Amino acid sequence: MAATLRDVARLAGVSTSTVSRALSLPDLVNPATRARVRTAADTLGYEPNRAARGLITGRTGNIGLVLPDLANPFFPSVVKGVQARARAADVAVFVADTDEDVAAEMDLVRALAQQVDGLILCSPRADAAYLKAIAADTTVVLVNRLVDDLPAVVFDHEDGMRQAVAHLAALGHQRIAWVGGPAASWSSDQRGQGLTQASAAHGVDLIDVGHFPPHYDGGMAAADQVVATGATAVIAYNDLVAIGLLARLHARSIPVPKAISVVGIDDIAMSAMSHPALTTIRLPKQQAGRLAVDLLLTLLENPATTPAPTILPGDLLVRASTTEPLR
Amino acid sequence: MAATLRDVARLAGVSTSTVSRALSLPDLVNPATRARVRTAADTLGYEPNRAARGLITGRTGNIGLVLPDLANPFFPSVVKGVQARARAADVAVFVADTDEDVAAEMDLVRALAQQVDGLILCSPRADAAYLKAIAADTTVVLVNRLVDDLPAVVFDHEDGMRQAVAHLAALGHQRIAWVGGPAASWSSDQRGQGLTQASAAHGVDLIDVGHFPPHYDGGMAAADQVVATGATAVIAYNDLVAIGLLARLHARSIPVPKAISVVGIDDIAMSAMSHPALTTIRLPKQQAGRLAVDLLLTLLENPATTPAPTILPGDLLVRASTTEPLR
DNA sequence: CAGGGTGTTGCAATCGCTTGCAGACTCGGC
DNA sequence: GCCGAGTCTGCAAGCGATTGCAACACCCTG
Repeated sequence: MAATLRDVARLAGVSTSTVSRALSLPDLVNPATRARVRTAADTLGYEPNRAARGLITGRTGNIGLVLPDLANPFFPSVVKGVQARARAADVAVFVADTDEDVAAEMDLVRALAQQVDGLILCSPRADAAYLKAIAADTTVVLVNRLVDDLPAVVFDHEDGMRQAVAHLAALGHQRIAWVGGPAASWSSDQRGQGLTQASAAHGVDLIDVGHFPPHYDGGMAAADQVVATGATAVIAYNDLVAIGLLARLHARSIPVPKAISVVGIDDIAMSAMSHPALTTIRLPKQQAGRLAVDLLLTLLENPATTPAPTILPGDLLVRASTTEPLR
Repeated sequence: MAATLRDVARLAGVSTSTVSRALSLPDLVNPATRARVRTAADTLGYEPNRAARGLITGRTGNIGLVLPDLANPFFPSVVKGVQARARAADVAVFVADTDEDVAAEMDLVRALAQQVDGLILCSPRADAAYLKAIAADTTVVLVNRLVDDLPAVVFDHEDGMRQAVAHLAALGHQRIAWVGGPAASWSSDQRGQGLTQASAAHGVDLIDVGHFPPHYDGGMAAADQVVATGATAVIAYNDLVAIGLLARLHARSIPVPKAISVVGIDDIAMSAMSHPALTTIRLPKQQAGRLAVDLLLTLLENPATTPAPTILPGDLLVRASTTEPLR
């Protein structure tokens, strides 16, 4: 159906090699022939078959992006960043959603690995050993996860948590609850650790409420336990969880921020629209996506290098869900 | 790096042909050899290179999914449906986001077309002629768009609008505003037409406020014009727009639903969390994604057929954003 | 006019895989 | 013991591209 190199060659009256060169190494061919080939190519609507090229050059011009859950608005943002950059570089993107399932993730990664030039793994749940194994025979860039010195783009969670605690402490909060994400989540870990340090530094109590699914429902589920801790403020694993908290607190007629202040993380679009609007740590998600592609592409150019992880700062966005504690 | 058929063959002590057959046409090879090949294959972690297979069989096992904007939660839902089904059928999915840009869409479609077996175009903005041209030499399934008799999965907008109008009319509304989506949007068109019919049938006035971007901002922008029409109820192109309306109305201290009832379309997760919770038409988004894959796969099996479009009904979800008009 | 560039083109091998065809081997029946 | 019919396996061609190498024409120089 689609035109092949041969068709173009035939039409232009040259060999396939010449067509190939005319299209990708133009200076190697005579201007006149080149023109003839070009017209032939686009009367036929010829587009090179990347798969075939990939077989020889080892570069298909395709990359893979694996992430836990597209329903979480955090990830589409990253995807958009990835897409934008990928498109500019003329590479196509496979996207795979693992549904927060480690086994699915490992499958998908393996399956994808052999048909792309490189892989971007966003918030992967698999363990470090597995990721290193994958990275051993595929070019991999991690996003929102650090494993030894695999190339990565991460957010500065520690600093973000410092900002959040500083904000709450300044308001006068002494007892802060922390609603963690999935147990397997690296970022949940990081955030927890950051919080521990920051609250020690500010002399406030931190109560770890445990691990919850990283969604609205997780927040709903955590809310009552948060209330039971007697904390006057709560920091949630992400905005979705925070919004779930908000909903459940509202349902129980516990006023936010009056009775309890709520802080989210991510700054998804939704959190500006919640009631009350959510105070959160804004993470540059699209930028992370873009940088991940850049990093991957550079790595593909010169594979030997081991670039240091890119660390992206977040910043505190104070909205309406935090205020002074009741006293 | 990755193991090839040859590596497996060497390890198992057979020819590549045998390996190929052992893996894809198991009954053609002796059980003993087959077993030997199998172990060899997975000690090597062998995964066939789909690109190479695709060159020969003409089937790469990859499909493409093109959509306008991942930041709109409607689309990730569809993507999840597509992914789920695709994964079950062992096909990988290229996802491309066009950013609501027709030119980008056409580029992406062309570029993708030659490296996949088929294409799913979700809410494409390109004109009918272009889509038909594409469909002429690639297997294409449309989602949320109807063009002649190209294979498609669509929602029953007319019926949805009927439900919305019936609901509002029953509440006593006589003057309903309609905030349309992008001018190029087929579904906006459909919804508008459905509304015209339904409001005629119910004897209510319909005021078309015009076309707006299909986001939160579009709703913000439309709100004042809606108010100016004097309508007591408004139906928005989608939930995002409806939530934008809600926000702007709130900012202007116009109480919803007291002063004006608001109805959205889609039922994205966010709309259950808005204040007030949004009355909307729920559309089976994931199901649409799944069915689109099924359709595409069937079409790939037997290309000659021209299946009738699948029409998916939506249903009215009454929440807190609609009530009787003030009188 | 011979010799050495330079510029342009084609031949043929190659990538990883599938598949038609034919060869080798086994087995049962006469 | 021989033949035909299966089974099972390997050879080799081919998919659509890229690319090293060689062939050729041409021009310039000495």
